[in-house]
Amino acid sequence: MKPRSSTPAKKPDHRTRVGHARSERMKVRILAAALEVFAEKGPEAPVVDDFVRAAGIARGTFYNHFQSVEQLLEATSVWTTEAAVHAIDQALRNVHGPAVRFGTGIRLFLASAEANPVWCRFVARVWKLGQLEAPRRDVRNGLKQGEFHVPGLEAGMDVVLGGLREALFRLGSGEAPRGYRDRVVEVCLQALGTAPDLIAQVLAQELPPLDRPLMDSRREPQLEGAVHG
Amino acid sequence: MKPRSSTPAKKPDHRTRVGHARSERMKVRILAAALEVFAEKGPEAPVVDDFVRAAGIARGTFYNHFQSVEQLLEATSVWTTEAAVHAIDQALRNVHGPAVRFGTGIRLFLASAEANPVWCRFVARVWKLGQLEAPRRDVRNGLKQGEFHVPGLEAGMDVVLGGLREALFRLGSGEAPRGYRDRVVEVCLQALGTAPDLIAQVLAQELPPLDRPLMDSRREPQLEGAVHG
Amino acid sequence: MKPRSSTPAKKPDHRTRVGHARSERMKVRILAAALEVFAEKGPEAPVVDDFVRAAGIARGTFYNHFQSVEQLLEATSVWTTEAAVHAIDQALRNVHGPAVRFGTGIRLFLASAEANPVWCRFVARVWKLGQLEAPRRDVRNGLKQGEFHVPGLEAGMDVVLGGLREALFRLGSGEAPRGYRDRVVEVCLQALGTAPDLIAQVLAQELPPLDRPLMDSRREPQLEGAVHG
Amino acid sequence: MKPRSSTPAKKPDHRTRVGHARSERMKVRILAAALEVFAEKGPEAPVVDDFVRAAGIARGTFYNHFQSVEQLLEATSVWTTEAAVHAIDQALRNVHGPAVRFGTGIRLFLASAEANPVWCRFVARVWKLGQLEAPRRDVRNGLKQGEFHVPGLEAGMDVVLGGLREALFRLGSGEAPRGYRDRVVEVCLQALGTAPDLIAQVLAQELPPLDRPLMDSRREPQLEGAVHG
DNA sequence: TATGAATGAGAATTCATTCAT
DNA sequence: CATGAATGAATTCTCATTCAT
Repeated sequence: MKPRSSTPAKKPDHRTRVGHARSERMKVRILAAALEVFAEKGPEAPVVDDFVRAAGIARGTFYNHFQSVEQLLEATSVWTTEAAVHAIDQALRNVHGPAVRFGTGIRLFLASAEANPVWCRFVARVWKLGQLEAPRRDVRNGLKQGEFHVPGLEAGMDVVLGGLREALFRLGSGEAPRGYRDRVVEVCLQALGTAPDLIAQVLAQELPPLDRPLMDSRREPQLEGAVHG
Repeated sequence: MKPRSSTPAKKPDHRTRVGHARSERMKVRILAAALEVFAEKGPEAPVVDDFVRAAGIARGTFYNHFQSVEQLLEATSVWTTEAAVHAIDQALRNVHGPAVRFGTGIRLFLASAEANPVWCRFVARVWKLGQLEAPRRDVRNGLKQGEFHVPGLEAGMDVVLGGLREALFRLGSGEAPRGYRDRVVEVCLQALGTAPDLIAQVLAQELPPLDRPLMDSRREPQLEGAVHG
Repeated sequence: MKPRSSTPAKKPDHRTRVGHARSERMKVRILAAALEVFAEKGPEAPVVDDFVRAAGIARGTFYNHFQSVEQLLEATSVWTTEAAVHAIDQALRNVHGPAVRFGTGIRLFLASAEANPVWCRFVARVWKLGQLEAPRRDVRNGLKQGEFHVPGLEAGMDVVLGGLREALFRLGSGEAPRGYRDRVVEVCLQALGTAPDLIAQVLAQELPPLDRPLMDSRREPQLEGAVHG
Repeated sequence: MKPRSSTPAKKPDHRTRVGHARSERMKVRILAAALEVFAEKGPEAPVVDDFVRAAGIARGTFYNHFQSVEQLLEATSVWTTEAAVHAIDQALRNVHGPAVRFGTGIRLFLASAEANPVWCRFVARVWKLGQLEAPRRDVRNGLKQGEFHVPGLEAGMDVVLGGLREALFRLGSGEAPRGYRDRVVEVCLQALGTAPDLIAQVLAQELPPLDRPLMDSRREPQLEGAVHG
């Protein structure tokens, strides 16, 4: 186990390192396939073989990386969530004011969904939106600072997040009318009791760019670091 | 179809009639069991055995009444939907004005959910809310008559219905704060751009009574007729 | 579940009774097949398919009756043990004196093994001889009454029972020389320090008959009652 | 084959020699691990991974040294057998008379088992005792010379060897009573019809020492040469 | 029509073995 | 020779469905 006589012990064994890297790539490959499968069939229906086929791997390889479909679902969820949260966070770096931040955040979110239907369907069916901290923080701040007016944080968040999920379903189905995205944003802000001019201001903003499109789904994604076993 | 206790009618063969009635009772028994099972496990996870166990019947009996889990899901969905739509329709018989009708409707809807957590969870997980016609009609009328202001019917309906589903999940989980129900109604109306005083008016109304609580879940329910062969 | 209106409630439902009987027969069929399979391959090697093939049943049928190979092993062991113990007990009904009882008991035991090689190999590979109470009781009595002389019950039992198992292996392999059976009995009694004339007496006895040969292995066996779920 | 520490011999290529020695060490490491694994789980249950884990090696390394679990079992068996047979042979170098040799031999054998429970369990579960030549020779001689009296060599050997295996199981389980070892020896000699004073003589002997404890189980063992390629 | 045992296709999981590094 | 990821055949186990009673 410890470097024997010969090698100067630079790295903890070349073969091991190579193996890890290969393994990591395979993991990402499975995750990318899983994204599509879950997006198509939802979180419960898929069977191991679906991922095996989608990823072009052997049955056993699946189990070398994930112990069950459920665990793969969780991993895919975390993988996508971390990437998206990070990307949107970055894009909002210079955006200030709770309503504007929140509004712009969900505009970016829905824009990503529009740009990538697979990702969109996955998020619609799998993500637990209620666990996202950033939007909740924005709404809480907005209430404190008087930009939002709802009779209870929970009720407000639930309606808005549930509404967003429904919107994702429509976007993912390809049946969204023109301008649907920003209309949803408008209704959401309205739900939170945002003043009309503030809403207008949000929608007038040019959308700050995301570093890269969220999940290209067949490209090595942005957050390799996030998957480190 | 509706020979209650009384007259033996014209004797269209006694055994046949008795058989039908018994069969109908068995069907309802399975539906009631299915309601609980789907509420607990969602629409995809349950297996035939779950229903067999919950209804206390034999394997084969299941297939005498339903051809598959999927069909049972559909039947249970229709069964509950018709009952609820009918009951709420009745209760709204004398309620007028789109906003008031819509607001009172969802108040009744959420009240039913609060009163029966099993039904609530079933509806949250299974119903396709978008297919309900009554609320959509109210919203359309509200827009036409200027009581609602949203930049698009679809966006408005999606947010409100998605929000309601999310609210059902919370109600079904038993973690809803006091007053949650009407707060959700308020946020929904706000989302539709309803004037504050109109919102207040909706919430001030005394809730009209439903004929009977929707689904007692372990009683023979109101809509025997709804279960078409 | 309770007898409804009609039937006079004679028996708890004809269909149920018929089902149980059929099920019981199938169970015995599987047990008989298992006896052969375990005898041939030992307790660990067999896979479910071996039993399925040997019993001529479907994969699923196996699991309708046993939850695992391990449980089947246990059931087969209990099934055979109860039958044999009961049969030998009966045969020894009128045999008295610890040494004679013990000696005659193992003569009967080895005779059954000789008569049925499959049963023999099963017993050799699977039975936990140490758990049999009857022989241990005889040995204990023999020590108390001075017919046996060993420096410790455990040591004596271990050698004799281990020796018997080894003898079963030889008998089961078909390589036992003529007269092997009673020679083993003689050595065993000698091991226990039995007096030579007492040993001679045991071997001189005519072997009392067993009610029926232990396990005909493809006949419905004697102890249906023993298998009642 | 046996180049210990000392002379570099005639330089048959340094790397080759070093390689061989290293390979031999790895082989022994696997054998030692296998001893424990087989002792714990028996000869059938273990899977390659059990050895890989126990030996702290990689999957592939296993196959560089053994072709299958079965072959490893055989190798481990031979390895342990040769060591033990050789050691006991040596210890009996100056012991004479069939009964005394045989009795002392099994005393040494059981003493080794007592001293090393892992080895004991391995031997109990894996060894084919019937194939050992030395004890069989002693018994045959004892019969010829009138020190033993059994009605057949096979019957006598079977009972004694089966009895010894059973004794190993007890010793390996840690549930042997005090003095168990020599009591088993006594019963075995009794089984062979040894005269009481001869038995007493055997048990009175001081046990000759073994060169080294059989299998230290986590030390490089005595018989490197025994592991033929 | 109700029953529940039997069936077998299919899904999950394990594991021996190979092979590029 | 050591490594460990990938492979896929073998095995376990589940479950929808059929059918004789």
